[in-house]
Amino acid sequence: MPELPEVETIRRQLLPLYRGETIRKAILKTPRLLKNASAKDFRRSLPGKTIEDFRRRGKFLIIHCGEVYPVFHLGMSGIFLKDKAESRYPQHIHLEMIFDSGKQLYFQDMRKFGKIWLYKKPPEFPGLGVEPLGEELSGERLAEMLKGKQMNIKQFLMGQEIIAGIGNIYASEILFAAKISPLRKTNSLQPPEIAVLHREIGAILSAAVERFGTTYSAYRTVEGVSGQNQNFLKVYQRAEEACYTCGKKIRKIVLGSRSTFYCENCQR
DNA sequence: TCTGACCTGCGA
DNA sequence: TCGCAGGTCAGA
Repeated sequence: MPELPEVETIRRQLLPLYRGETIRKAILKTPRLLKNASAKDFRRSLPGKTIEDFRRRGKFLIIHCGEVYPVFHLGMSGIFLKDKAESRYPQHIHLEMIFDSGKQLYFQDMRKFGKIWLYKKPPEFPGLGVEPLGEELSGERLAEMLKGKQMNIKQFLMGQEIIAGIGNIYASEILFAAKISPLRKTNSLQPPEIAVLHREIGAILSAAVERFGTTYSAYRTVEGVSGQNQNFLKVYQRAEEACYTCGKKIRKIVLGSRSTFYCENCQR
């Protein structure tokens, strides 16, 4: 599932539900998802801690609770659910958190590509690129970053060490909106194209956040419902269908071993 | 830079 | 039965 809009949706939903909640028990059912601590450490560190905040950095979700900071990467199929009854794959629930109030929180990940870390201070994510929403990524900054690279623009957008949070769906959608072919090299983009690209990165991601993300299979919000953004996609998963702008067929190619969708006529 | 590996479920 | 899927990482 989870690119920036899905992780941000989850963060926004968890915040009002769990801020101020004190953890009674944290049951880690699949210890190998935990990357930098022992299961024992995890089990012992969390009880008694009160959740203060949920933050996001790129595709990472960080829980602030006292001096402990569990960090989650949701991989391809990780989701959080507040109600076990909403789980379609209860056998793939890897973490259960039970709170003093009786509330519960479940981390489910069918494909087990998700990862969990446990930090004793706020994690810093060295090597992670700029946040695409907000002030950090200005048009000038984007132009500078593009100039210094020689790669396909789609792979540039998906590089987490360059811009943090864009994945395969939104890279295709952003490039369609900006009318730029995914095959273009970064250093071939002209200033007007860069300005449009900058605008569309913000517009596409923000709109997807407003629509609670894109659901194709596993992704659900914390409430267990699908996102809405799949109803607004222009090219992703629309191979051989007519482009909404020009009517020509949407093409599917493989780029960096990932499916890539675009309109040859509209995107140059 | 590219490929395969990590996993499981689903649809053709 | 096979290929594919929203992500990342190691190794060639």
